[in-house]
Amino acid sequence: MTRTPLGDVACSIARATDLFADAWTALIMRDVLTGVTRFDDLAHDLGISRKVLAARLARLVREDVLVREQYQERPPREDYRATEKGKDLYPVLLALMNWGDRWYPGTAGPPARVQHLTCGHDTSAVSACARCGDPLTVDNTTQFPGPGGRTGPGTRVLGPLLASRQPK
Amino acid sequence: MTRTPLGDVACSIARATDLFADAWTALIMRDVLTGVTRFDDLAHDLGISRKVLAARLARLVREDVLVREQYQERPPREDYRATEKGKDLYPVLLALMNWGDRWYPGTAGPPARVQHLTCGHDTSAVSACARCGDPLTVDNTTQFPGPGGRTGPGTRVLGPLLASRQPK
DNA sequence: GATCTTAGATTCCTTTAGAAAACTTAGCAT
DNA sequence: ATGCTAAGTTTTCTAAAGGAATCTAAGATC
Repeated sequence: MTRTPLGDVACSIARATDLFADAWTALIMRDVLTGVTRFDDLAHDLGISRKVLAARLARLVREDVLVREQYQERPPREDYRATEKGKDLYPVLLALMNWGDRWYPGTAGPPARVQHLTCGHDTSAVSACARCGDPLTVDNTTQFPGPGGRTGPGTRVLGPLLASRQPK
Repeated sequence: MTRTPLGDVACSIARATDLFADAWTALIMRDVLTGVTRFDDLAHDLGISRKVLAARLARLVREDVLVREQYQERPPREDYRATEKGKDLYPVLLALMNWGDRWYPGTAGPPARVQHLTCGHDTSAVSACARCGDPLTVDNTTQFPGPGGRTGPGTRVLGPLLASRQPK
């Protein structure tokens, strides 16, 4: 398919989606983070072909998102656990889940509930400002090029991140 | 490639990634939400082939994530704007951006800054509990099947969403 | 020693995504 | 009338993604 390599582009979204944006990776991470960590369990649960699953897991291990870990000694068996980098993908999954819940509601309500152990309630995730805690939306934020943006020779630039363009 | 259709599965993440999980959609949405709304601008900015761009835009319009809108009368020209459903993808982009910033930092720092107009500060997004406002992480949450989970005949079930499985 | 389990690797095959580049269409502009 | 611009279509070509099924290997179990 000769996918344009996006990992080296000056955009964190591109870097992130380069790993994350395929049909299976998000679902594998959801499973691993909720306790489905073994090869055969993942294969059955997702209905993914074993070949593709092996390829995805290998890439996630290479990228340090997952680690193989022995879960029993005899016979030696290994499963996949999320690293800190992997656990840190949880907000992305929560955001996707929220969006799916909101815009593709099933007939019977959301397919899963998230319980916040700290406060004890069923909840959902909101994207909050790290400074003031209020929700972050398209309309109350602006994006500017940061220090790592559009600099350096050979760094391809994606996205002007400009304010709305006026019609001529 | 015969991608397994995931849109009809009992999992909001699957429903969301079914639309969102390809190499370009996230980047197109980032561009549109930050003001790059015209076909040629998108094509040049992303370095995407025009054919693929047209296909993606058509799908996003079909899914009611974008709308074509006339931005000038003579000659009639149209661009793409985010619907509310499209704007609601912003938290997903912020989460991806955060993760990319954290785990694939460039040499010079993050490529983009997000300014929260409400409080005036440069900021980043945290995934906060809608109830208590504290951060939501893998370790302080549990997932349970919700009302729409694993029900109904013909509804394929993805993911047991079970608590951690013990070794035998 | 035969079979079962788990975690893959391998082989074969088809589909299609995607790049690149040229073509199209409508309305202005000169 | 000729050219320009914007927004796509169309065509050709290749690489690779994915499914399905079989094969392997190491230990366990009977």
